[in-house]
Amino acid sequence: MNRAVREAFVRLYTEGLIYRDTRLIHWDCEAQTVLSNLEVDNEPAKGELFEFAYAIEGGGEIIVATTRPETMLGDTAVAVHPDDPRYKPHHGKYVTHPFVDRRIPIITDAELVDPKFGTGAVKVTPAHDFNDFATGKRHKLEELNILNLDGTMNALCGQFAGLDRFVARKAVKKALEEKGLVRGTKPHDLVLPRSQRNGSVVEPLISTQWFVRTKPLAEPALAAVREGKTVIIPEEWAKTYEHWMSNILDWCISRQLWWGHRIPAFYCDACAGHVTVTNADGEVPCEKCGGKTRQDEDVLDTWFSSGLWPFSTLGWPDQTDSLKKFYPASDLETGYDILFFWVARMMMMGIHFMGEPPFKRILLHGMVVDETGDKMSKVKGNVIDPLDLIHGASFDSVVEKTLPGAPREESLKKFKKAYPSASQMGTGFAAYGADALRFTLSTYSPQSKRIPLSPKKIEGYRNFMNKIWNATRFALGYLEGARVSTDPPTATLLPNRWILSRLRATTDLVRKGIDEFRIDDAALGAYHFFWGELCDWFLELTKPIFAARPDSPAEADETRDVLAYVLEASMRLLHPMIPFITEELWQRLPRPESSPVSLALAAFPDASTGRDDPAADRDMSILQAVIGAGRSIRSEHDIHPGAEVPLVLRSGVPEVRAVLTTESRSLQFLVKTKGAPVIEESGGPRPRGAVMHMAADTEVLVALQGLVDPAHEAARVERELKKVDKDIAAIEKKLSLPAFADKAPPEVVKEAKDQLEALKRKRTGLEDAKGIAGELAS
RNA sequence: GGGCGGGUAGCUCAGCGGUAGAGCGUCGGUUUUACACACCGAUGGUCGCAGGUUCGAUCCCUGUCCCGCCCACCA
Repeated sequence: MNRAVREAFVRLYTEGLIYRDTRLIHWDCEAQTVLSNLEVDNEPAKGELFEFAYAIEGGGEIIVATTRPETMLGDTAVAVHPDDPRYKPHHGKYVTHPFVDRRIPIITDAELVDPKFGTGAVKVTPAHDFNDFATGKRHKLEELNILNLDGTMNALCGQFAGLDRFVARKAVKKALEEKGLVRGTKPHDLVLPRSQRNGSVVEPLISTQWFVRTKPLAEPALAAVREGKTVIIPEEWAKTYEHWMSNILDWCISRQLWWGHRIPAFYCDACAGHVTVTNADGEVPCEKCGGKTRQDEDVLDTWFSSGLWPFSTLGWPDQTDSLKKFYPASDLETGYDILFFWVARMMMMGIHFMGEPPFKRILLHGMVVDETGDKMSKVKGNVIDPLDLIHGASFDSVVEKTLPGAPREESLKKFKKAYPSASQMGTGFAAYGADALRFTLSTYSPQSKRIPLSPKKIEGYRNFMNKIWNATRFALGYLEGARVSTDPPTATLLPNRWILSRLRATTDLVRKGIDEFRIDDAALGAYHFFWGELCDWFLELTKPIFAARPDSPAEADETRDVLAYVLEASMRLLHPMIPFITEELWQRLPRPESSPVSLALAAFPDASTGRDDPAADRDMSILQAVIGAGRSIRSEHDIHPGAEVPLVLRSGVPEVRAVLTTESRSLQFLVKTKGAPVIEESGGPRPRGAVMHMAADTEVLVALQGLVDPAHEAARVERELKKVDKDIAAIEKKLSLPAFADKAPPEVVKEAKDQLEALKRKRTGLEDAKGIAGELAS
């Protein structure tokens, strides 16, 4: 690593892309090191605009405004706008400094001065302000550094020397006051630059540092993304990348810290400080005189070496096999907050040293924040250790970890404010497990900048883990003797055909989600399949089939094999999101003979998994709708869940009657009917005193004579009729517009017509239901 | 000051041209022999506001109001 860093430095230096220069930099007075502009946070603050007067030689005064009075000790000019009539008489004159022996010129500068701001006259401190520095360069002003590296005033400051900068600010104001030069103070909003390391106010300071010339490196990095050689996902970030790369400033890479890679630059005192830059080990002789040298004390910015990571980790600068094989990498997955710090630098360095970008795709995910969306930080008391969510922890211990020794009550208050859902969860986190946490994180949309960690959500997915466990445990009781191969088993029964079809569709969906980095789609698709389809419907439908094994063993065998196959494939499907539980269960499940020893090594389900069956999908949706209607009737009329009810199903569609007849046993079990449901063609005489729902072109009738409040039922039907009428009106209106039939695609028009027909049939049924409801009373 | 993103059910968020979805929550019911960390049923939305394009807009365009983030040297 060290070798790679030195090699990179020397090459960039030789190519003229690294240079040493004296310029204004960001200085952290507390850590006593230079910072790059990325390491400085600008924070809004309330301050004041302080006005004081400089006496003009030959009489009069000129008033300047400043937010940092102490910097007047380093003033080397007063600038006014060239066209400002107020100051025209003073052009070319000098003012005298009240505290130090210095004549200061009044200069004109249209770039620096906004005549409308403050007094229209600006004090110029080239050594301590970025604007003033540029102005100083334009006017060849003297750059007077007035600060020591620890933030105290230096010897140039006369009576103020040795004072801390903030103490000096007050002292200067007081001294000006005593001299009668203060002209006013008003509140002023300003932006304070603060160090990301320690929060201290950063001072602009003149200093000699090492820089990377970034423009030549940024251009190819920019081009790589523009040309699609590297794709940034989500693509919104490409714009941010573009913007930053296009406006990039030279990168200050030296740091005055004691940890880090030392800069491989060696100075020769004999040759007036001549610099030898080399990657040689040991004593480095001066390249000019061969004499002794001393190495630069500074170290490199940590992101300099990190920028080399895609190839330095593979053995670079040696042409290793790994380097040939693994560079460039396919995907980088990281948080968006280090897009500039790390990703951009890897792109620049990678392209420069390796000739091509280090990644094909860059996926940027959001930052994990607290439930209210705030960044986790110790001061906010909203930090959660992921291990506490995995293993469980009391809230007391969670806050103690974040704010050791702080008053418990106050810490808990902060914590509960940051995690509203946790405050309703008792006294701590249960042990949700690594799978639940992992699955939860995978359900957040990657487009979101924030991942608000919600304990309640993790709890919900912990329940899913539990569901997987229980469902499999239940199934294992029926899987004795199951035959599982890599091909889907033969299926003749509707539930079996249907679940294989759903497995097929879900496999596509999950694969697509993973391929497109929509892990949330993959995770939620698999969740819905397993819980909403496999558990809620398929497992329930297998129960009557297994129960009927003595009468029809072939059907039970088929179902057993399908169940085994679907579960085995489901484990493989869920494994990327839920590695531990699926491995454990998979080991217990019957699986194909060719399977490897571990699920982690097994093939991910592909297009050969499951079997498309549109007819089964359609028939199943009929069955589900009818069962749903039956259950609704039961629930709405407070039928005890244990009670069996007589069920009559009437439909004018032969195909529907066929499905319902075949699935008679399913209907009996899931609606809990008294005997097999009666299935007949609509139009004949209706049973008296029944409640009727319309579902899937079927009249679902439950005879409840005497058990139901007729008014209540009539109101329900009335409500539904109203809704259907509204829908019918909307579609009829649409169809009546000539423009719709003319311009809309034919399939859309047909769909609307079909919908209208279905609604009309439903309406007829509801009219009947109204009549039936009337009979309930009698 | 510049740039980017967002405002959809009580909450957190998906959807982004063909009559609105999930989880959590809420309400009612159930110890139905995998699971009460469960099951069944129900409730819930003028898709920020105003215009425009279109046969049709939550989805596209313009304007507007809020919210968040990033970048930036106004004394």
